[in-house]
Amino acid sequence: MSEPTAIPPKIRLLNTALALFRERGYSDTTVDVLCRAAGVTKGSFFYYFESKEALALAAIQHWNEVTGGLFAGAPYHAVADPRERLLAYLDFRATLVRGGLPEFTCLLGTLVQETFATHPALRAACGEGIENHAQTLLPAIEAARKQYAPEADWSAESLARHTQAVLQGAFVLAKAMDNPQIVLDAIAHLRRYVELLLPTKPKESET
Amino acid sequence: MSEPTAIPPKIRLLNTALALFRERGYSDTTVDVLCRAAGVTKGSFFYYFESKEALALAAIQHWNEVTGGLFAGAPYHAVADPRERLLAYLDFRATLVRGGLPEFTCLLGTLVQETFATHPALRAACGEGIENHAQTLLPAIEAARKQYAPEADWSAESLARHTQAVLQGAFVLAKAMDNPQIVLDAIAHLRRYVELLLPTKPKESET
DNA sequence: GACAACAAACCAACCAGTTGGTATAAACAG
DNA sequence: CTGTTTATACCAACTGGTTGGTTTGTTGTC
Repeated sequence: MSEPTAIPPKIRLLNTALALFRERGYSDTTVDVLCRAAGVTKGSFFYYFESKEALALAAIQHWNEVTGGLFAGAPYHAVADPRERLLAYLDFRATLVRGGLPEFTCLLGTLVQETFATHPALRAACGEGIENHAQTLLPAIEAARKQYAPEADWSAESLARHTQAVLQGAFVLAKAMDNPQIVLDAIAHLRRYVELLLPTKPKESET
Repeated sequence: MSEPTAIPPKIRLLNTALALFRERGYSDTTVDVLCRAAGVTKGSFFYYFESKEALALAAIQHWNEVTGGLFAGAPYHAVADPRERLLAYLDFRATLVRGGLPEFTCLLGTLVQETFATHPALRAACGEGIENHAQTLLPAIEAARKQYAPEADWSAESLARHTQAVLQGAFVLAKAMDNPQIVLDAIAHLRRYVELLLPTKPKESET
């Protein structure tokens, strides 16, 4: 008889926080609005989280788990050649560019700028999340570098970070111009850069 | 006798706003704090600006003027070859990376993420500022493309935007990791990309 | 003495966080 | 099986402090 509310309030708060933080940022997402959107009262909110900052921290971790799972299960891991795998990662990132801007941009990049000076704990959590994601690319980059550009004067770590910088910057510009296409353009430029960094063969050059 | 305060309060408010917005963002910079920091009372603030948002808009324009002047007077414009001029621009950007993070990161990129959904006028002003700056690179990029890569499958506009995306993204990551070096690394990668996009000559390859 | 330039005190709305509870059900005793 | 206790999950109403913005009045200068 009693229809069980499928999703428990704590998870609902976390998911709603993800959506609101991505769209409106940290400060402008008030606890009241968040509670209303999640269908939870303020009392419950502070039952589950000791402060707004604690919720944000939990939301960031939640985000890292969700996106971690998304990327871990993505098809690009199946590509054998490390260079192709890296390129496939970028193609996968391009496929994620769908819907409105707040739906595909990165929570961490959005929050970092706002919390940099005011909420060190949040800033650190965002930094860790981005760094961890960059690290997942390291094996492919290192292998590709060894295979295709062993004498290159760039480090695998710096390229891994650079990919994330390009994506984050593309999100910033896309929001500034209110134009998602900019993200696709940036990924295309990044893809070309990776191709040029890791030449397959000094065959004949095409026209 | 009366020592004239060299800088009029309106300009002082604008400059203080620039500093505070860059460090703490829009929401967290309260009008009271801003007034105290600028040595102005709240009454004066609302005598000069009709709202906080109007002040922010004026601050963005002020920023565009100041940085516009900085770049307009920069030495890279003297470089004759367009490819070298573009590279010199990137080198100039690297020289700006000094002091603490809020001192060299971009106001526009910081504000855009925060105001995207909540203050369309500010978002638009930020977008315009970034776009205008990107446009200043167009002549060099177009000329370099014509000279060094006439058949390239990328547009000058997209590359101009891409340079800004890389810089903005580098600022995001630098703040996330609390490490300015990331900006220099990103500029180095971008520089290499430009070099590869605009090959000087298919001479012999170095080891 | 007219008017621009400031200043202090004030305000309604809103903020994160607190309070003092209730509903439900499992745990346990007799 | 019943009555009591206890723990969990939840909530409406409230609070003290802060916010952007106003009002009213005081300067300084021509």
